[in-house]
Amino acid sequence: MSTNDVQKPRGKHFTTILLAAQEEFATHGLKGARMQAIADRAGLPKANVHYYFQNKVSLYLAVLDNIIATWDDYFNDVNVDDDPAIALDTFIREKVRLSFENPTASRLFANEILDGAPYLSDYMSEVLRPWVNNRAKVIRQWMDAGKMTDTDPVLLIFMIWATTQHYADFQAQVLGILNREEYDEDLIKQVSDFTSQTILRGCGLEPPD
Amino acid sequence: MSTNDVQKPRGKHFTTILLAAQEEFATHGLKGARMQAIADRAGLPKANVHYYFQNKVSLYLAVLDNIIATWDDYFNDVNVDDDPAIALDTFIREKVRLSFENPTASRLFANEILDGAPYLSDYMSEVLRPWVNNRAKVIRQWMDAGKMTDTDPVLLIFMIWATTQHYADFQAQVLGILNREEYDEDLIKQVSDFTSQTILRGCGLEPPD
DNA sequence: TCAAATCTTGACCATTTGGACAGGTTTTAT
DNA sequence: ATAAAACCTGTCCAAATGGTCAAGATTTGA
Repeated sequence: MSTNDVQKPRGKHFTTILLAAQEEFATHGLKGARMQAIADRAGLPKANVHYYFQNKVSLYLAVLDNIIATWDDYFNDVNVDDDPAIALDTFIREKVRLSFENPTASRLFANEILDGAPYLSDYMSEVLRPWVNNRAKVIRQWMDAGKMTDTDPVLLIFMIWATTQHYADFQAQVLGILNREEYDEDLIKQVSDFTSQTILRGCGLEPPD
Repeated sequence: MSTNDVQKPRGKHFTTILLAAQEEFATHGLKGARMQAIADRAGLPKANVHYYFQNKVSLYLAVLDNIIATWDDYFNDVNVDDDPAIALDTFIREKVRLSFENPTASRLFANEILDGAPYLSDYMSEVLRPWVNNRAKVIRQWMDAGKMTDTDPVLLIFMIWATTQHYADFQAQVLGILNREEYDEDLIKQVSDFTSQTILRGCGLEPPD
């Protein structure tokens, strides 16, 4: 995270460019992205992009910041007193929906991490790691209370991330194998049900509903 | 006589270059990869790389081919008469091990798919889709025989892929969150056990051992 | 109203990058 | 041994790419 420096007043095209850049970076990564391609997506001359963002890296950082700022997990507010089955079910369904409806954000992160996460190391150690450890503690308490099977809570979080984000990051593969053109509500429901039920059962929980 | 023959005899550095290219492409994707960087990784002058591979795309295709040729799943040979618990357990553990020990291949695919899989559409419809449908049929038979919970076999395969490949593709994130420098045997065992047990239980199977 | 501030853009530049190629060296087959 | 085939590489080049800039257009505020 850690944005750069001087904030320019957000002009009319600021958001347009951010979104265009997000798509381009999500598809091709930092090095593979082309400023011209971003400008094209935004429908603006390249020089205009450079008016708002000095260079490629600062635009990339702005996109990362923007995504992180938008990130808001339901699972943040969960604590020991909640019912683990309902909490995890809700968490998983929220993640699945996010993957299907806003895959670019997930893909951008995937690209950055494949690259070794050079621009996210601060974010990971200062935000993500504490978040995971904190949430793992709650899950641990559920386990200690005998409410669910005793396993590794961190690996459980990884599993939920991996399984749900798969539908964003690997959309091309999923659609290819299912022989479909695009995602639909029906598939979201199927995936949500399957993922929630399988993981909950795997944790010794009775899926709600 | 410039060489545009399709097949070249494999010289001394052929494999070296392939592996170097695999790493570079796995990290940065097709567009982000640099021929010079590949040459550097291989410890050869760039012109030598171009002796073996006419251009970037053909090198990329060679790398993809090479990986696909190496791909050999245990799960290929499984059929209805096998014990689903043992079969899935073995499959998952094999996938986890592959992710930890040969993450580059997985990352290369991840990059390609994030890109929309432009060079893998044939592979997906001609190889991967049939494979999945075929394997799904076996799982379906297990379910029909009452040996495991009745769910969607294709989504189950997706879940196994996602969960296991996560440790290859998102290595930087996993290590960052676990606050470690590198993977070790211990973690492989932990992840294998957790993943196998949780998924098997999620399918209504009793984990072996 | 009108000047300052903000925004837009075509033209341009320096560097990077993919790739060509000629000429050299080593290996192979006879 | 010798010629052909295979291999290696320094050097060069055209295109692509990130980025600059100055001049013009538009908006804003007093």
